[in-house]
Amino acid sequence: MLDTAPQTYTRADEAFDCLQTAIVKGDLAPGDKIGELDLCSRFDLTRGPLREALGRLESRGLLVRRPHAGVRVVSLSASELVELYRIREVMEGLAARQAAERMTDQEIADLRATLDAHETMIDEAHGQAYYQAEGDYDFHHRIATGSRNTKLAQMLLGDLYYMVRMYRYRLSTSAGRPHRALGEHRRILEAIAQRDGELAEFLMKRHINAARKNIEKKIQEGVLTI
Amino acid sequence: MLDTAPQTYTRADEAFDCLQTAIVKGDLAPGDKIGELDLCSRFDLTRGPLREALGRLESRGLLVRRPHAGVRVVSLSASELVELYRIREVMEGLAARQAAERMTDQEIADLRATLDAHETMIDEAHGQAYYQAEGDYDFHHRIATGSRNTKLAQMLLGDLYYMVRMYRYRLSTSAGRPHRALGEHRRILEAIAQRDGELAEFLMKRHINAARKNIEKKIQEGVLTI
DNA sequence: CACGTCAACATTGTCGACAAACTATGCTGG
DNA sequence: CCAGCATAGTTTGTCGACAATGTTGACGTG
Repeated sequence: MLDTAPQTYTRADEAFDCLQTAIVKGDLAPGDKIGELDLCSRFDLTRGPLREALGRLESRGLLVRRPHAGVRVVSLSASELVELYRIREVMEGLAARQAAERMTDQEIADLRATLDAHETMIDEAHGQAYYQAEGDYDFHHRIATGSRNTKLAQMLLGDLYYMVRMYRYRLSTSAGRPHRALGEHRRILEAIAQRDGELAEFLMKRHINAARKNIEKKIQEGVLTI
Repeated sequence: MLDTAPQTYTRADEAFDCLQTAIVKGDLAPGDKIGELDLCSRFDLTRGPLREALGRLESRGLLVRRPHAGVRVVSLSASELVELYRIREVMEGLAARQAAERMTDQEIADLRATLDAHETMIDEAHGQAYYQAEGDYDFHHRIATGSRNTKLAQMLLGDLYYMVRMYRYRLSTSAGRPHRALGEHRRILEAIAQRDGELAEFLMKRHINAARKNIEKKIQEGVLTI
């Protein structure tokens, strides 16, 4: 009965997942014109389920489609990428506030354990990219679900995060950022643990604001070519 | 080349629009189990395009689908409806702020004209429901597009507004609310005209907050049965 | 030599039929 | 009389073929 446990996995779902991960991982680069037949042979699918999956992806904004002219992977401009972070700022701020009000003590404990794991991970990898790619995502993922706001979690997990991850793979992590980000995560967690929703919202907004500025800087430096 | 001018209208698009309006208008009530064959005969479509449209609607959260078991119109609980307004609050606050920074003078003039039209409309209809259903939507619509934030506008116009409108049709408008809402709209407009993004955001958030409280009151009164 | 036009091609959109899965009804047994 | 199971029926998921449209290349003309 839970939406996280789909008993039967349909072909269209399979196609959807395959394409989504392929786009996020960069196997299908932004701007690529992808033919339906190519995709069918690549993922061993038929065109029916594939087209259904394409429709879903298009609706989520990961693909753009022009009738009779094929489908392309969405290509965000630099400004559009920045705008994405502005949306994240307000939405995740809300998520943090509601999470502070609604997360169970158990969930908070788990989140703390997760951050501990991230810390050792960063130390071992000497601040390598892994944290930015997965650990950060994990933290924000838990906050979103912890908000107990179904639609909010759906929009964050289903739409925004995929788009962000899609470009994050190409962002070379700056040297000290993982450590600093972890510190910010810890402070957000403590605000949540103290059930201080207002503070949690403030800290989360500032956290994402910092990430946005980091990206803007890289764009100006020309490190990030879009 | 503009996305607002689709040269060719495909059958799937047609199906998508039909279903969306049918859901929003209430022809397909929340919780209804709808069979694919019924829909095909009702809208004179074939199952291929229909399924594609269903996939899109599902991805947007207007439908829920269980494999091999059919598709139902989403049925929001009272709390979920309220949560929707919390999301609107932060997202439209952002939209108002960015609109204040980016709308052209012409767009602002048009918006002002729109509000004038709404005023005469309300006076003529003695504060009838029409304003709540269409006029309010129009105002928020213009703010969203005026933000020049593609993804933000897409999420508001493509996702949230449809869900809100779907339940708004069942909300009997309270007597004095249209007039008060119009006043709030005017103040938001003036903040935008003065390019005061911060104020515009604050006023918009308060405006939607008021709408949320209005709904919460009605739910408590038992007027709104969900 | 450049531009516009036309035609063949490839790709997408659409359709109808087959196979798999869930639901419901009726039956049997306790 | 109620519970559980089996079977029939309906609905959904999937597939392959046909039709419509955009694209690309070549050709002729100004």
